[in-house]
Amino acid sequence: MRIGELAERTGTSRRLLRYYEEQRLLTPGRCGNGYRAYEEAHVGRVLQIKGLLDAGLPTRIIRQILPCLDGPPSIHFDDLTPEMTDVLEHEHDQLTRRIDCLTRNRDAIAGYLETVRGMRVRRSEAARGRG
Amino acid sequence: MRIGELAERTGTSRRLLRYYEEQRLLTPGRCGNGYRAYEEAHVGRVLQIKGLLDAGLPTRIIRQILPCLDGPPSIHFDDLTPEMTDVLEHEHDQLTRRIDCLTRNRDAIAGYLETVRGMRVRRSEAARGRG
DNA sequence: CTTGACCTTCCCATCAATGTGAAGGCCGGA
DNA sequence: TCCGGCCTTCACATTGATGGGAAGGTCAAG
Repeated sequence: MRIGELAERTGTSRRLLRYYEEQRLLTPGRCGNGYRAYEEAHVGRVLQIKGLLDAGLPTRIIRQILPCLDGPPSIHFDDLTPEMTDVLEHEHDQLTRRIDCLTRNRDAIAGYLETVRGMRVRRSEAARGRG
Repeated sequence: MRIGELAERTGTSRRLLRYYEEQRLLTPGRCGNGYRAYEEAHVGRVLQIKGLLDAGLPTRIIRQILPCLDGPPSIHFDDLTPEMTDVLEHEHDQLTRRIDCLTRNRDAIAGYLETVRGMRVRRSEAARGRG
């Protein structure tokens, strides 16, 4: 698949797909004429990258954690240094912290909305009572 | 408390505290001499802002959701338009999506690390068996 | 053979978050 | 009184994720 189709199927601009490649998040092959050649699997990969970027992770972190998500670790086991597992553990904890922060704030918003709805109901009940 | 102390206690640069104020995320008072005067409560507020920024929310969104996290909504009920609740619901869903994405990836990392540790153990067992 | 829709690289622009430094005011201690 | 450390505003620089255009190559259809 060429860049245009991947862009369409992932809702990403071609520009960004090239940027992700420059950041080594994506490594498409090349056709004889120089066009980038993407695999089916790249669709999911791009969506994953987008999700992580949207969640606030910088590309350099995404680059570090992406290889682990590819398949069974045995594939990547050989070049897995102790420093790498340290990085992964650190990122795991960071993610947990981020998740907690987002969850706290989401729940606060939920609680707020709920209270507001409660007030609405009571208000309209009061209005009915008066009317 | 002046800006230096708040910066120190929150691990934020003075520059950023002024930036947050410019973005209307923080509204310190002023001393007679023009110095910013922060309250104790601003410490938590800054940490919350930092957490949300770090989680990828832009200041304009944080500005919208911060008032809801301040206390009982009744205080802010009067200026709560329907558009505002729409924004909040939208942000709530966005946060949920973000949380799900981060959770999936964190769990994938956890699984990866676990598998790697399992392989380590089996390797060393094999080495003992041979030795 | 031309046209149009792709693709390539290169480069410049933008926006948000942040760093940094200049020029100057306040203030407490030697 | 002067100095050092804090504060002010203003302004320019940088970084990361994007958008956009220019100049040119590829290729299928008319």
